[in-house]
Amino acid sequence: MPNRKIEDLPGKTVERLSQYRRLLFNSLQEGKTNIYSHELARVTNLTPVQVRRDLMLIGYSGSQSKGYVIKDLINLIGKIIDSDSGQRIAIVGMGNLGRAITSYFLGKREKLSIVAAFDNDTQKTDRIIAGVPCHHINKLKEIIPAENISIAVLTVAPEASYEVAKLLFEAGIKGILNYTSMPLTVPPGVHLEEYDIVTSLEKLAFHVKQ
Amino acid sequence: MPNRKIEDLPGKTVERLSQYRRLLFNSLQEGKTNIYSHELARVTNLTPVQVRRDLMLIGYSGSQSKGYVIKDLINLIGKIIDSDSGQRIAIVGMGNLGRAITSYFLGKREKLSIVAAFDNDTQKTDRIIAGVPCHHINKLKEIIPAENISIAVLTVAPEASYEVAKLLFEAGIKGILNYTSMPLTVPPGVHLEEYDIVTSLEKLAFHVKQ
DNA sequence: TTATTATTGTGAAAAAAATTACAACTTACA
DNA sequence: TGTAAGTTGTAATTTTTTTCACAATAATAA
Repeated sequence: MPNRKIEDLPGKTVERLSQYRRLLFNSLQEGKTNIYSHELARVTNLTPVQVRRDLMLIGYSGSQSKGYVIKDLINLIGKIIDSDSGQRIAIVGMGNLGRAITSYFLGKREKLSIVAAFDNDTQKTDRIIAGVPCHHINKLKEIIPAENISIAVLTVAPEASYEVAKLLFEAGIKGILNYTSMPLTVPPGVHLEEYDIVTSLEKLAFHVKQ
Repeated sequence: MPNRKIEDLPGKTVERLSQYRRLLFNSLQEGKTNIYSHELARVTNLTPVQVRRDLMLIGYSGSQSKGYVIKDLINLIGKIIDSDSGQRIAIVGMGNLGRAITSYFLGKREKLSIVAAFDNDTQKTDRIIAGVPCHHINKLKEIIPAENISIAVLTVAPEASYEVAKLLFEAGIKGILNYTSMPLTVPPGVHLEEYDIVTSLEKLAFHVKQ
């Protein structure tokens, strides 16, 4: 493949790049400047070949003696994953999970920021929760475009999920990370990532059982 | 493959089975008794063939006219995924995320139950949080075997993750679902599932950017 | 200088997963 | 009765992802 484009990097590779970068930050903080593929592989539970292949796909070259230059690699991964201007995120549903994600995430990434939250409980709206202004959900269609929010994290109750998703589409959202137990179908042009805790636990339980 | 064994079902199939069951419960509640592969496929964003293939792998047969019998299929998936005696789970780290998962999960599955939580903050220990008794983490090695807990959900701060994981191994844990941003390496015989919210968001952001 | 060792980069093979193609069956109804 | 429509089950193929195998290169030490 002489001319593989960045935009069709394998999805798995994108996930791993994010993981690499996280670990590279750690190594940098420990004072390291260079790292070998087998070191990255050990800590990620991957194989050195897979690490090298991923880096090959993004066109990064290391040196046979010193391995990869951590700083350069972090920058390159940033160029690929991050968008120049940064992307703005909303949390929709400020229950336990919504608050957990918000406080967990806050300040973790320069180019991704949670800038708004929404809920339908007036106890929670019109104030700052976990560092983020929480609005009533009936302002969603107005605030999403006004705040230039492109990504929503959906953490509402499952019963509300379709209805709220519809609002998000109408508001012009571009990506949804769905933590609801209801799978969504999204219109063309909207990206979707789903995750369900129960499924993860059941998968793990299945393997443990064997 | 004339004799594919249940224990080496593809990982992806196991995940989808869990998903199917969730949706089958919904359909059952709506009063349906039968379902076609294309109906299951639509709501899961999969193809009908993939649904049929998954069901073929677990040896379930439907009828050409009525599709699949929801109740039977739920039971069969249960036989495959669940363990007869049930499996017991501990939440380790009762911060925002730990509490969110606990309350989200509580009572969702008959054969999987969260029976204990651990934390190192004495404000939280020796009382019931989100319906589950929370113990001090220094009792972990004693309680895990005593309570016959085989699976742990790791939701501690990243700095503590290796140390706590070590405790869990020593306590004889069989599976870990790691929500910490630090990837773990587990001893042989222990199963590991990792999930990182930031990685999911970054992956989504990458696709949105394109 | 010449082995020896350790590393990267990558073509080729293998394995895993998804899709296509279609035979076989069931029902409805002309 | 026969035929059209709609469904399941699965072999075969294609696509995607991972792993293997090894050439090329650099550093080190004999």
